[in-house]
Amino acid sequence: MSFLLSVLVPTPAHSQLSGPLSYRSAFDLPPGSLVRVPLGRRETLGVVWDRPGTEQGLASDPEKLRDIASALTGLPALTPNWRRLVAFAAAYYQRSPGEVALAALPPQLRELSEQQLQRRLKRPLARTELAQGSASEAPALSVEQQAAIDGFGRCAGTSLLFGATGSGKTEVYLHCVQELLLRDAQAQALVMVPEINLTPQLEKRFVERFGPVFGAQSVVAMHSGMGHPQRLRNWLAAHSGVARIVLGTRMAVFASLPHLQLIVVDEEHDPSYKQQEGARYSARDLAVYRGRLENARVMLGSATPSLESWHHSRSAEQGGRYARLGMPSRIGTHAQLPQVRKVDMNQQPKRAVISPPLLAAIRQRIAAGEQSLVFLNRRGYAPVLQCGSCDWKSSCPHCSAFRVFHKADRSLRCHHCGYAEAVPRACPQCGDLDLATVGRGTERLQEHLAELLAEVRRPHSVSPARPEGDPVRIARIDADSTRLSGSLQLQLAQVHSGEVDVLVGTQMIAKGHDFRRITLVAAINPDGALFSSDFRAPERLFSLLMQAAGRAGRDADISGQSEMWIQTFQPQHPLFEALKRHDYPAFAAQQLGERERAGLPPFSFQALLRAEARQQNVAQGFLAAASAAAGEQLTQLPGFDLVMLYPAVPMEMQRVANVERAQMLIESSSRTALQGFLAAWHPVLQSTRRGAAGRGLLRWAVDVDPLAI
DNA sequence: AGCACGCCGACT
DNA sequence: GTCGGCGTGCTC
Repeated sequence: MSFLLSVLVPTPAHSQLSGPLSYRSAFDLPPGSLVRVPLGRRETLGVVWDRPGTEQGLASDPEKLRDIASALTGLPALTPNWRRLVAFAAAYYQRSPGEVALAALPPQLRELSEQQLQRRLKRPLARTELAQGSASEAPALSVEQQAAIDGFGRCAGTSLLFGATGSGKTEVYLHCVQELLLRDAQAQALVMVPEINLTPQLEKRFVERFGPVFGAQSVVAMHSGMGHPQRLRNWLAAHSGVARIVLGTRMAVFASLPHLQLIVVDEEHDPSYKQQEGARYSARDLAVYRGRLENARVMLGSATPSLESWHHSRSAEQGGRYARLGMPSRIGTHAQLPQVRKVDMNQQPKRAVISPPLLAAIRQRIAAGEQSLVFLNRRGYAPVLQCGSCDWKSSCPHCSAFRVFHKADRSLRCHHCGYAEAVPRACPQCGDLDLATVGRGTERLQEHLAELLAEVRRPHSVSPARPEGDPVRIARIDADSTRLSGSLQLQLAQVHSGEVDVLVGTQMIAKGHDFRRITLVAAINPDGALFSSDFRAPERLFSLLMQAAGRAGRDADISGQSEMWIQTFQPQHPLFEALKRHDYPAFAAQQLGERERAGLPPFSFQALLRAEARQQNVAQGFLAAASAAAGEQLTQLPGFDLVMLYPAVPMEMQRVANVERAQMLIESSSRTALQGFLAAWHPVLQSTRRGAAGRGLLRWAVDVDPLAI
């Protein structure tokens, strides 16, 4: 007697075998079981999927049926809800369920044989004893925090916690998690953050609070920066129910949590929640979906929610689906949001990088022993190197971008493909020695500030040899200065200890880190986003500036005098006006009005079809052929008339690493119509690929709900 | 996607 | 004469 199993294996949607494959097994296994199966010449991990019904297209040829190699019997099966989540994500984002399912499992599970796994499972869990010390005392809640928690307790489904920076959102998360865990001895919570960098400090807080109560294993992290053995250990802890709280980045939305009852998505507006390769899912959107599936509560938190979530949290009478919980005030009796000061750069000396009033303000802060954060969204020394006598520029030979001049190691580096060369002594084209930098990045800003502040002395010298004070210390935090692991934590520690007077950095430092002693934050050149072709650029800029402003004066004692400086040539711009008032609702209302008039998300739904080829015309040719094929073959599809296909265009970054890229926008007023179209289009795309354009390199992918167009 | 097979250039 | 490039095809 043998059983027939339908098994998901890691096959991409491109290939012909995008569905489950059929295998024979000597014993029956329930759906959700993990098995190892032969696939071609190799053996791979698979997930038992549906009960194979006769109606389902099994192996076309019964002769081809093969036996499963083994079953990972030590593991409980993945839950039906987990499988539903995977199935939904695969369908919604146009990937194969096998690819999504296997990518959602820890990599080491794919490599381990059954025996190895058995050994792993027998190994006692590391340190199951309670964490040291007693549970850290939960601070008293503010009135607003208490109201938010009460509000969350009252309503079902998804809530949007709209809380100003410094209003204590994390404490609300901790409280809701604690309440759940105490109420239900099995319940599990999932807490997501946008960046790996933010997990350690959050993990610390959760472990301090819950470790002593529920055990050191009760809180586990899940993100791609972890080693594989650790990742497997944490996954198993969550899967077995030992871990009560999973903290992680977007990948954690797929964690196996059999008793999931609460999902928190912190900084829900953050673009990092959208995966940008493979299955391009939005972990925030999947969290909301998973909440519905599992009948779990979902809390989305942000000081500047995504316009989508904000729109969903409008009043129920207006059709809103999320409850909106507001926490407008900062914690602490005297805590205030920083005052926003705009510098009209039209009135400043030409070519001034740091305007005189800003420089004076920074000097004052140094004199007062306070810290400043200067923020420029461009790393390196200068974005372009240029020849003074011919037209040579530091273009990347492989990409449609300039290589950035990095002074620290005297290199020209392409930030897109990584191609790096030593800075040439003379112009490679004409031999002239007059090579000049154009524009500025954080490296140069740091150098520039050092010159401007050269004669300034910091007060309270620790060195008796210098009674007049020490020179100002200017640190820089960006992707270059933190390349080595641990160096970010080290640099942050230096800022916290007060060794640093001025901190220069990219948006990396605007996110999440608590800087107690920073009282001045300055955006050097934020204007770019005001004129971007990307309709989401203003939303991102507003959120970034609000977040950056939130870095200032988090210490209640000094928050009264903290300031956010904006250098701009557009001082009257409504975005800055709203920022000055810390008025996200006004900004959101204005943006949503524009979006509605223009028929943009969240008032319409979008997808992109992207193509990559050696030549631009091949990439565009594929898209055009795909579009034409849709027009020929799919006109009878219900809702087809609601779907708009735009012409194929080169991508903004047209060439990366010698690959030409093009894309095509698909838009619809109906999500259902768009989904229906994409699903029906998929086989058409496959046959288009195999047809005329099908020679040479040609890759294509669909991006549903793209963040940038 | 892997991983094979299969047919054309620069090296021991 | 081999090593190795990636084009094409298959995987229950």
